Amino acid sequence: MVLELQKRLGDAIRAVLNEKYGLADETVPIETPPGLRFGEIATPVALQLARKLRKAPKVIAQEIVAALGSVEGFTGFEVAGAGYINARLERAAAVRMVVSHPFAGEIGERMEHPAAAKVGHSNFQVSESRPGAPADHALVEHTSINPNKAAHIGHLRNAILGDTFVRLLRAAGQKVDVQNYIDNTGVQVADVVVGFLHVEGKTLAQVRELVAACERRAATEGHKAAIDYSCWDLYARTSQWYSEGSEEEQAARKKLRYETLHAIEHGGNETAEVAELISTAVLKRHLETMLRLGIEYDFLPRESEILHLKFWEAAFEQLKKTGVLYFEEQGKNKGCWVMTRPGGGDAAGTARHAGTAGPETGATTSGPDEEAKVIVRSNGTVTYVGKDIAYHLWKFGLLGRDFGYKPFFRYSDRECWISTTGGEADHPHFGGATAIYNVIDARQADPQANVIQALRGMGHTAEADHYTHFSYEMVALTPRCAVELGYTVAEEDLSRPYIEVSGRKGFGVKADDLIDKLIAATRAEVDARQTARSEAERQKIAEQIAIGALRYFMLKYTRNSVIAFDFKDALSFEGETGPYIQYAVVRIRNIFRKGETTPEAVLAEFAKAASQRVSELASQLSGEENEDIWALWLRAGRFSLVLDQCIGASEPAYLAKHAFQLAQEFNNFYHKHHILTEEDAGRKTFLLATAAVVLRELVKALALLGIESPEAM
RNA sequence: GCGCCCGUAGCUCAGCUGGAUAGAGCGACUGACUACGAAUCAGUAGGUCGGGAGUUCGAAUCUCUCCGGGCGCACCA
Repeated sequence: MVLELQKRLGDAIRAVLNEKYGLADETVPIETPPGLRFGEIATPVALQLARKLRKAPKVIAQEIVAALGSVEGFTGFEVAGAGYINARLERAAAVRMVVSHPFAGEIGERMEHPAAAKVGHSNFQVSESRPGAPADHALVEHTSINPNKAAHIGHLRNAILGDTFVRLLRAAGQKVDVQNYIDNTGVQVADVVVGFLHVEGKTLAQVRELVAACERRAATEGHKAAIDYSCWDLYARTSQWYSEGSEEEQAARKKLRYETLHAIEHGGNETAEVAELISTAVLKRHLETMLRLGIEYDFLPRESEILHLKFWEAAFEQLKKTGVLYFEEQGKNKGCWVMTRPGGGDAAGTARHAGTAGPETGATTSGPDEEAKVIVRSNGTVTYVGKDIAYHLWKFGLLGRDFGYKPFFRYSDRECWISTTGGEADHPHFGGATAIYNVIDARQADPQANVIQALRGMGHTAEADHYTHFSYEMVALTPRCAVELGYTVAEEDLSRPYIEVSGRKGFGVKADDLIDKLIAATRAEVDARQTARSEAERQKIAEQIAIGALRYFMLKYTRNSVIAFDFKDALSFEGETGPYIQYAVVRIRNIFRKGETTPEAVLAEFAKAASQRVSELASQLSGEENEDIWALWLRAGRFSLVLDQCIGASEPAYLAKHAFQLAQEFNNFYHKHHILTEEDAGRKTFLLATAAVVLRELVKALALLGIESPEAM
């Protein structure tokens, strides 16, 4: 509702500016005033035009208001302060808009509350041709945990951010493929393989037996017995092992490490088979962990297939042909195929390599570019960035090759596919997206920029423009938390604000451990409150609250703020938390339960009354004593605006904030107005309708955040 | 050395892309359960928005410069 009216006002003012001052395409900033006494929507447009028009802002504002006349949905405009134009909404009309504009269809289908799903399928459109609006087929890549150890809290932030963003895009009507990239042939997997084969001295058969045994034990004893947990420790031990012993021993171990890595990359040997066993088993565990949070994937592209299906070879040809890569003949990168870096590329450099000159004559004019990024080493092997370029060409459907596909993991209603060399003949199509979002932490900004640079250099500018590095800062531990967990913290680290999590050192909080801890805490609380409910019911509620707390915790921070993790904050269920919002939902449901009616019945009745008795509704929304109720409706009507901002800024935290504020204003309302004892029938319906709309909006917002709305708590 | 991010209340963070009186949560202190559940609400205290300069009618927000903190800058993956 608010978004629509903002656009309407903006259009009306633009028309005035065009007509009255001959200003075409002037941007009209629209904002929300600091308080309702300034109206509901405001614009400082007159202030910004003051210089251009050489007039006092106040005068301009008055002229605009006079020329505006009346605009549908608004009762009037006034000039305030230095030259603001404040607009006042026709409140009754706005309320009716909120009631009748409930959901984008897809969101409705995802609601678990039947009332919410049925309320309405209007032709509600969220993002209409906004400039820079995301394209129709998006590909979001997130999670991407090396399959050699258990997931930790840093991975949780990645997955929760990514999953939430997927929900937001889908709510806005986009087709989205969700990918989880698996680096199953990297050093991290190699290290665990070295651990099994050389530190522990196991054979392939023994590893196979161990993986099977872990699976059996995990089924009865829980995930602490699972393979990803044992790998967590083994990985840390192996990392330690490399730096132990005499110099000769260390050198031999390093050598072993790279031989193992190369054997895995090459494939078709026992070492590669061990790697395959481990990485597949650990990957399954990751998918299970993420499923606990409601996170699912469509496709799991693996590094092994990128290698075996020769993605790089195809990309290399294109990169050479377009002049993005050139062969360096002198300097420190002699014998390598290199690419000009995004930052360091001066105009001359770009022209030199991307232009007419072939690779042979490339590096002659001004000496070797020492800052260039090596893509193919002098020994002929390709670097990580090179493989990443190939993979991203595939994502945009520009590579001319495809993966093989086979089903890998079964969700309740569908299959998650994985890459393979052969694969099924009949499979869904992935890749060929028009916009991609890579959820990768901020430390990888440079490599990401390199890939974008390559795309741009190859002439794929549209693709480069729709390549978003969805960057976020890491989750670190507070020194106190690290000590609490029993890690030895160096003296100088104790005074630091946070300490980085490290899988290599086995230093961090495992995802499943945290989830377990949260469930245990919520379970204790639920057991104390819900004595009449069954064991299974209480467990379900506890899980919903625990996941709500965790997801909200990871989403309330904006992306580029480092989260200094602390159990005290993460295990909090009061104040700005997921459970706070869930509690507001439960309260509203209780009102309807006790009042023996339903939100949809109330809204239907209210909608009818509102269209018949407009003046009554108007009076219920006016006056000092009703300001808070009007504010609540106004907040409820902001959803599409917030969704728009979330997608535009790739920032799910805005929606988290919105949900919290709505719940907060509702709680205030709840204490002030006692609904069920209200004697005036019309007033009671109005109050119930207010609660119903807030319920609908809260459930919707929570669902987009991946948080369930419990029936009780 | 170069690049990116951060610095806002005791603590953890917002601040709608330059606007009106800088806001929340936690913690502290006061109050509110015989009414729809107190995982709640109302209130009080707490800020030279790291320092300085500049641009502007107007700066927490943009520019420059210091100070403090973090992270990247390999023919590793």
